[in-house]
Amino acid sequence: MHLAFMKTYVSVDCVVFGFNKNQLYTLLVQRNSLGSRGKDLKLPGSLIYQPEDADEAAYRVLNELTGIRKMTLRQFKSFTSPKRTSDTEDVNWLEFAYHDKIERLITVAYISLCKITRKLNVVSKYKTVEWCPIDHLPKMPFDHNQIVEESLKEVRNWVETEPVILFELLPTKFTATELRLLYEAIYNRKYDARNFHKKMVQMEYILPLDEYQENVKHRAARYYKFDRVTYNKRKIGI
Amino acid sequence: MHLAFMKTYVSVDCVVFGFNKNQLYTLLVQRNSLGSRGKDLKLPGSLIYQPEDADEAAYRVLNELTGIRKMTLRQFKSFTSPKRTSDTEDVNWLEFAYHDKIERLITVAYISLCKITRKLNVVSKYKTVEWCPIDHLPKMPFDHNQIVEESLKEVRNWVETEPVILFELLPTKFTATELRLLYEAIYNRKYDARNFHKKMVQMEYILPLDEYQENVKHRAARYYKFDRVTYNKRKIGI
DNA sequence: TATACTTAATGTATATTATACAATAAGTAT
DNA sequence: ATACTTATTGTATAATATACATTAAGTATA
Repeated sequence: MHLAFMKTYVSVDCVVFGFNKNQLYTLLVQRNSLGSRGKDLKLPGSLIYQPEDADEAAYRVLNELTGIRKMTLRQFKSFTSPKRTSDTEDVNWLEFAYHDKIERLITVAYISLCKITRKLNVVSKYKTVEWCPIDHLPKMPFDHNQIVEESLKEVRNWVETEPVILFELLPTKFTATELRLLYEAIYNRKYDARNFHKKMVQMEYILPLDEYQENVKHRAARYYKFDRVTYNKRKIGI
Repeated sequence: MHLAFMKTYVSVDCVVFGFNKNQLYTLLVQRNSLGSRGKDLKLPGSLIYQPEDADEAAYRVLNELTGIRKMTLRQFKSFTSPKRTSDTEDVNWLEFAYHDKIERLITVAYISLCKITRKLNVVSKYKTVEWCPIDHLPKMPFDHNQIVEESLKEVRNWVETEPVILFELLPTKFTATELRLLYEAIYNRKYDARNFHKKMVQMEYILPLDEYQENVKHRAARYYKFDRVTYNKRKIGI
């Protein structure tokens, strides 16, 4: 008799990045817990339904939260350790939430991006939905802390090949400084403003506008916008 | 009543790369099929056992085949479509192989690397194990052709961050030309031999030996070897 | 033994890209 | 008027990437 093969539930969990000032954030949901200790924040996710693949499940989760129809999503890693479900409180919550006995659960982790100013949907199955700075995440259930940690590296790879994703984090009109701070947040390093500006000019898909900041107590910065048509013709990163 | 959640079997499948002359190969196994059509080649893989995570299962599969204890492995993507198991012949084979009714199966795909000259183990559950050039793969069951296709891109990412993996594909002693042809196979482009040689010299972890080819009908090329100690001190790619 | 044949080995000039660095501009606040 | 804050911009240098052809070292054969 051979060892038992693994038959398991499969979920998706989404790390949704947002950006404000000079800081990356991620979207966390507060689960409707049993006897909750602390705030019980976790990554948004769901078990996968029978007719879905993982991409579709992740899309469903994010569409519920953000209302965005064309979300950019990237699968980045599956977390499969049997120890994921070793915390009894986590397992209790799972069975409470899904009305099913769940012994083992693996998850397919996704990354996505969202303008942090976007109005989020009220989803009945959660108490709250909130943006949390990635430098100050609470302790989360399962391996969600580890998932976020590994996801940032993946965002870097993603930016290299598809810099378009940066503009899903910025407002429609943004300043050179905002773009630079975004790079600095993602790569966790400083960029010289002059050199950065030169590279930005080379990115033809970033168009300068004849609009400037208003109501700032210093010289007003010029606004730029991302031009998807030019971008699709020729992709260039920094 | 909500939709049924997915409870499923989970497998791992491994794309093992090998290199010879100027061509990348991948290791395929011939399944002990029922009434086999054609050769029934597929990627080596296995269902995941209960106490394992996916890394451990992939390691087990490859260790069985190659006998290598410290395999370098990289998880690269999970394939989760419900359509994976839409071919009845594939499903029949699964149930024949695993003595279990399998309706849905997702797989976590891995990449690994192996010297193509290595003597492979005879694994009883397969008829044959063979290296197949990645440009001329047979039609394989499930989505294995798609998995191989996507894996080559991942190898490129891997080389960028960890060039050490290249030397798992080459013999212990290799010539400059062999290394160049390996780069050319992976990136599917030509490299100028002079410029390539310059970059190779900058890689301090590649040591020139005082040994040269023998029994070749032209000028004998110098051999080089990879030095892990130097590599671990300072990683540099091409 | 001369000649052809094959692949190995190598340097220089140029273009591109990355980096280091500081002064002036445009506005607000006092 | 002066101080304060952030925006904007150029030049010089270093590092890296690219383009390109000749000589070296051996084998094969006429």
